[in-house]
Amino acid sequence: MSQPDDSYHHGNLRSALIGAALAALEHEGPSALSLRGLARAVGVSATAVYRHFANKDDLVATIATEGFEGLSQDMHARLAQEPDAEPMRRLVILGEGYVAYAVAHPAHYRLMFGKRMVERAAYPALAQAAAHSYGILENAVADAIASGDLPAMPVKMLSTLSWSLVHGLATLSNDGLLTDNSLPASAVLGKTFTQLLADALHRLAQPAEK
Amino acid sequence: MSQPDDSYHHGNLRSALIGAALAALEHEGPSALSLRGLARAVGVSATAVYRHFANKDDLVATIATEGFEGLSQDMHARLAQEPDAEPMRRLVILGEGYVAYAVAHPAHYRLMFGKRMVERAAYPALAQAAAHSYGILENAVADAIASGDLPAMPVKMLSTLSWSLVHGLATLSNDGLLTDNSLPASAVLGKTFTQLLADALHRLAQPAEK
DNA sequence: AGGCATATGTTAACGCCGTCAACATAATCC
DNA sequence: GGATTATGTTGACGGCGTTAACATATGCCT
Repeated sequence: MSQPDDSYHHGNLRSALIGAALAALEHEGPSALSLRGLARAVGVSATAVYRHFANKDDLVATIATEGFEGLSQDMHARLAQEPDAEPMRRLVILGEGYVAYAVAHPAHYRLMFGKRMVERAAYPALAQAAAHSYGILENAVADAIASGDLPAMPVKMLSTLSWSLVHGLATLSNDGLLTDNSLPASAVLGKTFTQLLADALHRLAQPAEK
Repeated sequence: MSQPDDSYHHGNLRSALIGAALAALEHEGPSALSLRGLARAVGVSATAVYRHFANKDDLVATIATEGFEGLSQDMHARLAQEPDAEPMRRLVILGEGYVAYAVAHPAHYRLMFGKRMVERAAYPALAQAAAHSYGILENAVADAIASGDLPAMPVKMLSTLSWSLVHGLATLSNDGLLTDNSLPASAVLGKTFTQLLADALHRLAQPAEK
């Protein structure tokens, strides 16, 4: 999309700023993100940022959008690795992948969910990227319902249930609240929980074959 | 605990500040919380705050601690309303109550989970209050495992699973990401999801009576 | 009661931040 | 080649968290 080569004044400032922001996010955390700091890191004056982003929210929204796009790509790639997977297997792949992505990019993930709906509505690209990521999950849930592997409940209901589980796990892990030594790594928990929920709901979908 | 009457200089500044902070949180959101703003709202000079809180993090930690204490009280109160509830019923009460509390105090809830583990470790009262809230859940899960209503898995595992689900739901709801019109209110979702997970796990705990 | 230590609050100042206005310079287009 | 546009700079404003130095009230000790 954006050509990453430098050609004019000071190089491609826009992508340089995004890169610096991502680096700062992973190293310092989201609260340490400042436009002035980014400009300093890139070796440019503070107000130069405003030639490429309307304001700080715009920058944050851009980075969050990229986060959702990366998440979607990651999900598609994981699904593509098992092209013949059954609906329930695909659900487990998605849940495991979601948590893995979140814990691999904790600050980025936090940024993706750190803003309110109102702000999201002000950035259509962000809203669309988030909706696309969610759509991947919803499709998989719909397939699993259609195949009878999940209970015959509203798609949105079961999708939201699944999303809540993996999002909650990802958030708790990234916030450092799952430090108990008896617990496995969060990426493993992502797989375990997803598989467990899938099994449990699958059992619930069977007609109580007594 | 803290006597709310005024007696000396300017009244009980500490609790006045906490009150103003809670009001600002609900009305303006967590990002609008500023020490100078609080001081202004209470009618005191900016630096007076530092006679009662070491810094902004200290204020935030105090408020977060109160949030966890309120959550624990709420949970206990709900449980006390059905003293004879079975283990699984108590789990559902807790899950429903957790989400209800979170959506009733969105900004406060966000503050409770907005800080990192490192900061949490620096505020023992906060860590303890959070641990106590979690302990209520863990006890209920342990009882349900002991009674055979939940699968015989590690307590921490199933507790974390349950926590992830309700925390994820609460977070998504508070961040305005569950706006689909076909979905019921988040408080209702809290009950539905908790009940569904309980039923599914309960079924999984039964020895596949074919 | 008097006096002193302590608790509480104030003013002034520092450096950081996001953002705007005005100005400068490079790239591009007719 | 000159005008238009894109990009970057300097300077300034108000707001923020925080510190230092100073002021005043409270309450304890003898």
